[in-house]
Amino acid sequence: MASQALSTPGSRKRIGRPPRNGGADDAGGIRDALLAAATAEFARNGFAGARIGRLCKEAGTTVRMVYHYFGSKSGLYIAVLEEAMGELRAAELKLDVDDTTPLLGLLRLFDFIHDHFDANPQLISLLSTENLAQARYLKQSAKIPAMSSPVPKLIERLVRRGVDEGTIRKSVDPLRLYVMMVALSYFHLSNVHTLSAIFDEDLTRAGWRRQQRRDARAMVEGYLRAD
Amino acid sequence: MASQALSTPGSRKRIGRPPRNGGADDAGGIRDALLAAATAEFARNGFAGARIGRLCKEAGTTVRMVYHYFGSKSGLYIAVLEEAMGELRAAELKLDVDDTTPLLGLLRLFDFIHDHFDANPQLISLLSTENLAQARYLKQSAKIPAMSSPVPKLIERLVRRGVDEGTIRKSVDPLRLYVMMVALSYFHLSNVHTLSAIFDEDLTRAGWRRQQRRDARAMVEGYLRAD
Amino acid sequence: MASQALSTPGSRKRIGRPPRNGGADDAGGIRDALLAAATAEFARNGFAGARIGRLCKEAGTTVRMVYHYFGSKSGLYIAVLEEAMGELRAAELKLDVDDTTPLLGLLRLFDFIHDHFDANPQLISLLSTENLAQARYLKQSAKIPAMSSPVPKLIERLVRRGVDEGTIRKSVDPLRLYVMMVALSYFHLSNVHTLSAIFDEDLTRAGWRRQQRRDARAMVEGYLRAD
Amino acid sequence: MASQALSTPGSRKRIGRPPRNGGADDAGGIRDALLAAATAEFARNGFAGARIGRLCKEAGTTVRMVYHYFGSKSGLYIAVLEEAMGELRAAELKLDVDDTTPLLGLLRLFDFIHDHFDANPQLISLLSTENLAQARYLKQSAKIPAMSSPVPKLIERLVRRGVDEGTIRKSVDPLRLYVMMVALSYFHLSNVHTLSAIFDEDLTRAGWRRQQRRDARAMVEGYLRAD
DNA sequence: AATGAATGAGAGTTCATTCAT
DNA sequence: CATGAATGAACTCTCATTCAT
Repeated sequence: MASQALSTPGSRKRIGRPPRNGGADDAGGIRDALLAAATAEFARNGFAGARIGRLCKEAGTTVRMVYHYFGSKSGLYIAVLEEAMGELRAAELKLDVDDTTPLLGLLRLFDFIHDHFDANPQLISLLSTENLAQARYLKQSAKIPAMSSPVPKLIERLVRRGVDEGTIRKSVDPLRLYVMMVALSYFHLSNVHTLSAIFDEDLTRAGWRRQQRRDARAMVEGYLRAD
Repeated sequence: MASQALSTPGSRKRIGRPPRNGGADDAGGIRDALLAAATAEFARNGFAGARIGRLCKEAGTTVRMVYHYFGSKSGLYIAVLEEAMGELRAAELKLDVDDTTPLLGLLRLFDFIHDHFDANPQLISLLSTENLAQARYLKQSAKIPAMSSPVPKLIERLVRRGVDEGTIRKSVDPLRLYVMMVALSYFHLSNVHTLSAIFDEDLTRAGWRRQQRRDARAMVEGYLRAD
Repeated sequence: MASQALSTPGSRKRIGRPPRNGGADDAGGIRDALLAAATAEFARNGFAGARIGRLCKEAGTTVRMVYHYFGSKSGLYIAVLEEAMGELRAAELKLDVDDTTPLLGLLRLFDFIHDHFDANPQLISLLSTENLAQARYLKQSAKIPAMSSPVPKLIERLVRRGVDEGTIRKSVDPLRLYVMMVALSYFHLSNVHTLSAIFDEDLTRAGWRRQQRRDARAMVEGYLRAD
Repeated sequence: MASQALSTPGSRKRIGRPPRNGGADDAGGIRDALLAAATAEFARNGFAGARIGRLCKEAGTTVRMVYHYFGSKSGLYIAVLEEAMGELRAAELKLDVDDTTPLLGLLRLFDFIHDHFDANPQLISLLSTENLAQARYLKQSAKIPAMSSPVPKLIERLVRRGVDEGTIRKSVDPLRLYVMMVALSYFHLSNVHTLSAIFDEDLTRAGWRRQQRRDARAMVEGYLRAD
């Protein structure tokens, strides 16, 4: 029922000829073009600041199509959120950290997280927007709760192995470690504009980001290592 | 406030017509009431989502007063931002970390940062909002750039002392350390709603926050300590 | 209905795919289901207020079918009107008032009219709707003008007999009498909602309606009787 | 509270200079111009069929003003209803029927009712519209329930006097008589379009209406007179 | 310093309908 | 006979803002 409310007409099996429209992809992808433009628009302006008209112009379609495919502005926004989260989860599912030492495995996890957020600034904006909205929309999604991150479980396994070996410190809580890893991968990007403005230094520079990564990684490593 | 200081304490003499409700106290308090209500409104809804009408009702004034005192929605928003940042800076200025060891001093800095964000959720929302807007409004403020945090300088001094003593690791960049300290004090709060929803665990609980603080502090300490 | 007459009674053999719900029975019943749902929808909401989508959901079909069978919203509405008027005319055609005295015959006519409107509230709503539209749609119908009521002619015959006998008052105009009879059978139903609300008395009650009928009948009788 | 919800901003005391606008009256009557145009628009098209844009063009203002003065389409509609009903009640309040015989008094009441509806076709359309909506809007008005017709009470007094004198028939129910009087004054007008179309005779003609009035009056008189 | 009235511009949404098979 | 996809046109309503005192 919930899933029906959230599925959008025409989301599956795209049949028939492609629309003549030039903005949208040739592969019949009005829906896809809308989703891509909406991702950018919501990431750039938040939910309330996003303009359906603007994003439709960008997608090369009409406003009407948003209602055809997604039912409402919130419906479109939720679809955007689901897609962004889906990509993260899909990438996480490919992680394999059992072929190495616990410490290296945990650091590989950190590297993955750090790289993913670094490569996906829109995901960061979307998540920040959603938190400003107190997760109102995420809670309406049937899909997202069903795809919580596998990473805490991965962490748990590695930590157990490491503790048994004596290489990892005791009493590491998997979820809290995950949250700290994300914090060190996310905050300097999510808040880059105020930080850069206030400290009069451009934190978007590749050099700054590379050094931040090295420092953050060192911090995680120092925390994990058994003394 | 200024006008209150001039009136006899406790006199409660009303100048002009009495306010319609409890929002705006005393004459001249309209501006303050507006600022307080706006802080809550912008924090809760972001810039585009905030409604001038709503915040005025909350403040017990009319919309017209916003234009009278602040000129525009952005003007009001910038005033809110300046006030919130001003409070943080004022508190930072009171910090004294020269009476202890470098390590303890740095940890005291971390504690301060962590406590301040923990106690000021609206500041977090405001900063996130401002980053979503790419610091557009902050850049329009004349005051904020003039009050960049003294903390990196404090860090720098402590680190230098610690490195000289041999108690603090070498090559700690003050700004990057500051950013990491804030990350570990901010992210679990700024993103608490999505995190709680996705992992089905209430991260707003006092217990969770206490443990997060302990872990984050340990992480910072591990990083700083010279091996 | 026609198709059902051809199938073996009770065979329930389905032609084509089974309907999705209980709205449209049997193959070919789509048109009928649509007509029934549309009658209710137009009666309840007027022409402009009626929603094609809503009535299709009720009928268990898709919006597209309305265009398939009726061409347009107006086409469907006209069909509804024709059906409702057709039923009234068909019933009127069965009337036989020649086997009694003129006065009793005229009162039997009144009883028929009163009962028919009492039993067909949707007809009342439809006629009121149509008058609000200044009979715009009725005038587009080819059928309705061809089926004007036989009742005025019946009245005329009875009145003539009655006047000749000396039992019915002179100078009774058949059409005007018909209109008054309908007025006394229609208005208390067509305006029941405002009347009930304004006079704070429930005029939909069976008791009220029974007494109204008795009074109205007495009024008609008093009018007709030669002094 | 209810009355506050229904009162509209600026409805009272019109101060300040008249707007430059040419369509609306000079007396600062944007609100009045809107009300007049809305009366015509709602009468002609019903609630759902009425177009705010159309009525504003007619009133020489912008759509925005409807929301300024009336808050919503329903708010405007309710104001229209209140005004139309108010006029009827105001006229009824001026009735004096105590200076004549009961029968003549009752017939004077009928004449008044008949004349009022004859002179106010928009009131008829508005009431029919409201009944189609099942009195949904009338029930939201605080004013209308407070101004139920004084006529039934007038009828009651006259009937009592007439019965005492022996000139009026016994057991006449005041409300039912009132409803029948209105029926005979209303139906031939409310349903004039379908009637004219179906019977191919123009019932809007002055002659037809005059004769209808005479017949209806005779019917009421025949009903009232004690045999 | 303080205010009530008026407003331009554009937002999201819904409607009946047609295209193409 | 039956249908899913696509759509143009308009709708009601809300927003921040300015006028005039």
